[in-house]
Amino acid sequence: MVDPKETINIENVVASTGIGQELDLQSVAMDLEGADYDPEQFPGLVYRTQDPKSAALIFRSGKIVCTGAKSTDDVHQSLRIVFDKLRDLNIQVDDDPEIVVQNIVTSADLGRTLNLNAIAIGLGLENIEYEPEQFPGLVYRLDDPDVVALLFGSGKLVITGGKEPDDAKEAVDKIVSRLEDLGLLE
Amino acid sequence: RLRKWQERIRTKDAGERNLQFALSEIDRMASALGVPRSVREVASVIYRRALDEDLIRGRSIEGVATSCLYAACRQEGIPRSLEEVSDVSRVEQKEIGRTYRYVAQELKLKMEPVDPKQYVPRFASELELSEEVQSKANEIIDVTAEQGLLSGKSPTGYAAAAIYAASLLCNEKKTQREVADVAQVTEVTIRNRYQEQIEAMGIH
DNA sequence: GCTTTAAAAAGTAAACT
DNA sequence: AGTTTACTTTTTAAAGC
Repeated sequence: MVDPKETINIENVVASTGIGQELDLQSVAMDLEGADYDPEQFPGLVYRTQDPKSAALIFRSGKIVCTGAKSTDDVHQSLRIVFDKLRDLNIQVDDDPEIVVQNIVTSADLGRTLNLNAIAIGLGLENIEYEPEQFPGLVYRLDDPDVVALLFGSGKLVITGGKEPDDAKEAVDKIVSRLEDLGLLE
Repeated sequence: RLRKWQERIRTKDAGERNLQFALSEIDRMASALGVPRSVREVASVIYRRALDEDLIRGRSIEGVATSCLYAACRQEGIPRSLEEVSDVSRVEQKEIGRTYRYVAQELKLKMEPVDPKQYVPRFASELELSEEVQSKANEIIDVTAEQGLLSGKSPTGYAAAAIYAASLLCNEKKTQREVADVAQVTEVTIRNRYQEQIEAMGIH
């Protein structure tokens, strides 16, 4: 039997940072190739990196959000590219801006199909949200680690809201043991 | 002090008017949906609880009222789909759905997932199908759900497929389009659920 | 509350071929 | 009927309405 923890895959990492300098997004949009900027629609300028693939939201304040990366390393690599692109435009960028990981989205596989109806009752209707008319996944919020799990009938799940990769491992462990205690796995 | 007193009266009046409006809306929508008076009573009780718990702040009165009616139908075992409820409300389906989830969570309503069988009598009678077809549909739902086929699937589509399958098995065939129309799902959904259910039943 | 960005899960739906 | 595209849910930061 495969340990569900070994099926964990990071699908998206969201991080925030700042260059320590205010920006004129209008001119950045003019000079930066591939930049999407529509202040009427959204105050941030969107810049996409190809390798690693990610999207950076650049704001007037100089703060930046990076999303879409598949690892924390990719986040740093993507932001390094963004920082260098801004420097190419003669914009002052701090030497080593602090990068804070805000959210990690992970997927995993329990290796067995799940009876979501039984799990909803077992975990307690007040502790979960399961509305298959609106969404096929059962929403399960954990306190420690502070993450949200989406459980599917296929046995696959999504863990989101974590700040570090280990949050997903802890969450999967707790979910597996709880389902085993309830006799709802296999 | 007179000003404070008047303000209190005004607030009280406004609150009374809002409550009256909400209850009359519940009544109007319940009539349009053709649900019994008991469901309106349950919906009214849920609405008053939501009001007491201050859940209406930042939300529309009609959105909460509609959500309470949706919840009440489910609690009374005669569910109406979000689409059916939104058809008689001026609130959009997505808003009803998220308001319902919020109210159910906050009031700890412990709502159980809808059993597809609860849609069978109404859908089958709209299609003028016999008691025999209904029993067969219920059997299909029970047997296939027991095998885990129901997880994540919408109850209306599941019920619709079972009714379609049962109508074939009992020689009272209805087309996928006819069943799809009363259940408000697409033929594609019926086709997909039907195939799974028939296979799980062992193709009778 | 909304707006935008990314990503997975699985179901449903609509537009085309 | 099959394919593609797109929307549902969750999370998270950013600035502004």
